[in-house]
This record gives sequence, structure tokens and C-alpha cells, in this order.
Amino acid sequence: MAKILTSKNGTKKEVIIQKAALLFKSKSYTAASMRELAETLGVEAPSLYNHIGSKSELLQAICFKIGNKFSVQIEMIENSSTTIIAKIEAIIRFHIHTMLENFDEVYVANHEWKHLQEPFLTDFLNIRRNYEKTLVNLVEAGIEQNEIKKTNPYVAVLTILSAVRGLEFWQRNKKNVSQQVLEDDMVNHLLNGITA
Amino acid sequence: MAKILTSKNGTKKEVIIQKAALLFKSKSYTAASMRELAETLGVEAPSLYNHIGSKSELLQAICFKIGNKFSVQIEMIENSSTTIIAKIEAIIRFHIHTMLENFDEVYVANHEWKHLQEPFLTDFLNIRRNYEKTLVNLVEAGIEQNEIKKTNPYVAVLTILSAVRGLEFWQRNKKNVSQQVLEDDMVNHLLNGITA
DNA sequence: ATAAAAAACTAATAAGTGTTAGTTTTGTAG
DNA sequence: CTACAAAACTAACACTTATTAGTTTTTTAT
Repeated sequence: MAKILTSKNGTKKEVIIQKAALLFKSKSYTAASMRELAETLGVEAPSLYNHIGSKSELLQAICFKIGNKFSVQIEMIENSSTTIIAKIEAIIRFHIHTMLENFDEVYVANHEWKHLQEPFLTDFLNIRRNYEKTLVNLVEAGIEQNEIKKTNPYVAVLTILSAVRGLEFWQRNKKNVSQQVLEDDMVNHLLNGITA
Repeated sequence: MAKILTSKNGTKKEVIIQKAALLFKSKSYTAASMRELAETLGVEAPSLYNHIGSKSELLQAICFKIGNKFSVQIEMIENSSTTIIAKIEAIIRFHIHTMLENFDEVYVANHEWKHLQEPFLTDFLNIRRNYEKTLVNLVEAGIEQNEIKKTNPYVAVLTILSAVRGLEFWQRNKKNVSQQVLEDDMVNHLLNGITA
């Protein structure tokens, strides 16, 4: 049978991970089988083990790639010198960009992290907790400096993160609304509301 | 072995469904086994089949219970006679209430509907589509009547629905923030923003 | 107390799981 | 051309899955 196409997508392992993300997204991690994954690569299941260690390693690779991407970015934004509102806006826009560019992997990291094994599960949750904490601190600082209304910072962060995460469901409407409108309108909604 | 406790939670079938929702939430539908479910009920797996037809029937029951609950409610709100902003506020508050009261089932309906079999999958997605369309129409009307800023209605609905859905992640903070604050701050955020 | 119905049990089945072992084919360097 | 390494293959294993059949226990109604 044919070999795994490597093309310009990086090493064979990376190609497998990418296909795994697509499959895990559409069928969920547990329901997706290694035989199915192999089929999308034009190969028998045992052949995959020449390139990867295990099924759960694939999930780990996906989750930590995305987790680290967000961690790195929020640190950069945190240390930049602008207003707090501008920082929050930058974070929202980063979420939207990353979501639309790495759709499958972000989706899987958001939905399937539950199936990570220890100690990876704990590590992943810590990354997320740190991310959220950074954001909460930012909102708190914004309130102190009168850039942001008095509001519960945990609720505000939950609202923002949940809203951007909802882009998972965007696909269907992609045709009708440009990414720029999507981005601008969502930023504006989350910062300034929709009441006329 | 002991019989399934029926208590005041309704019929035995309903007790099974409730436990199934709890299990499907924590382990996901595919990863949760009937043996595990039976164990939480103090019974052997085959005994469940005296009360239910199949595993997937449990998922159907959960998803359509929640789907119908939301459909009924949005129709009521739609036909009430108040401002559009008030209607949207009522919808947001209804989401929060339902989410916090039927946590397991809402969680499962949101996360595991993918594993519904046809024709139930199609039916469920239609219910959701109708729900969203009703909301989009509401936002469009609000814009026409100058209650709501000019903005893409699909983006606004996505933002609102995603934000309230994010209450799935609320558990941890339950202690620090009262439900009233949670509700008021989120409503205020989604309607009026957070910029000072 | 007794008959009928409900609901539990044990045993088993067929299908599907991730993964390993051992072997053969394919690609690459000298 | 030949040797070596990479990567495919087939066959198989140990396990888990949802579900069925058949039987026994428990509850309910007369």
C-alpha cells in the first residue's frame, strides 16, 4: 500500500497528528479508532506505530500544541505596553485568528482534553488555569484603573472566553460574513455591548 | 442485588436517564459503558434492559428533553409583549437558570449530541437551528427598531449563546460568586459591554 | 397463600478496541 | 548492485463493548 504523504506539512508524525485532529473533531477521541485514522492516511493501523507511540500521544500532542500557543501569546500581550482594554481586544482577536486557522486542533483541545491521561491531564488543566488567571488579573487591573466597569472579573473572563470559543460553531455561516466583520462585531459586542 | 431506587425522582427509567447524564458528562458518551452505568445504580448491566431499550435511547432522551425545554421557552418569550432587549435579557436569564438547574443534562445535550443516530441527529440539529433562527430574527428586529446597535445579527447571537453556554465551566467558582451576581453581571456584559 | 408480573441474575455472543510480534516490501547510500 | 534502514504488511492477542437468551428472585394483586 501507499506510503504516508509527507508533502510540505512537515514530518510524517505531524501529518498523522493533523489527520488525527480532524478525525477526533468529527467523531470524538474515544469513538475514533486507529484503524479509521490509518484509513484516512491510506495505510494499515499497525503501520502508524512506526511513527507514533500510542493513540493518547496524539491527543497529548494536539492539546499541548494549542495550550502552549495560547500561553505564549498571552504572556506577550500581558507584557506589551498599551491600555488594558487594548490588551483584552488583542486577546479576543488572537483567539479568533487561532480558532479559524487551527480549527481542528483548537476544537479537539477544547473538547477532548478530558481523555488525557495523568500526568498530562493535570498539566493541561494547569496551563488553562494560569491562562484564565492572567486574564482575571488583567480585568481586575482594568477595573482599578477605571478602564473597565465595576463587575465580577471571573464572570467577565468566563463571558469573553466562552464567546470566542463559540467560534467552533461558525463554519456554516462562513459564507455570509467576512472574517473582518465577525472579528470587529464580536470585539465590539464583548467590549461595548449591543444595546443602542 | 438491590433494586433501582426510584424515590421521588420519578420512574425507574427516569432515574437511569439521570444517572446516565451524570456519567456521560464526566466520561463522555462513548467512553461510558453500560456496566459502569449499572454499577452506579447498584445493578448488573443486563438488568437495565428491563427498563430501557438501548444505550443510544438514553442519549436521545437527554438531548430531546433539553432541546424541547429551550424550544418551548423561546416561543413563550417570543410571544410575550415587551421590548426586544427585555426579551433577550429573559432568554439569557433562562439559559443561566436552566444550565444551573439541569447541569448534567444540558452539558450532555451540548457535548454529546454528535453521537445521536439518525433520524434523531437531524431532528436535534433542526431544533437547534430553529432556536438560533428565532434569536437571529429577534436581534434583527431589535436593530430595525433602534433598540440594538447596528451589528451582524449572526455574530451577536453566536456571542450570546456561546457566552451562556460557557457556564458549563462555572462549577469551581460557585463558592465565590452568588448566582445573582453571576446572572446580573453576565446579562449586563452581553447587553452593555464592560468598557467604563 | 397463591398466581402473575416485574425485575433482577448468570452466561454467552459477536463485534470492535489498541497494540505487539514477526515478516516483507520499499527507499536510500556506498 | 548490494547492504541497511525505514516503513509497510499480516496475524494475532488480550480486553472491552452493547446486547440477547434463559433463568431465578422479588414484588404485587387477588
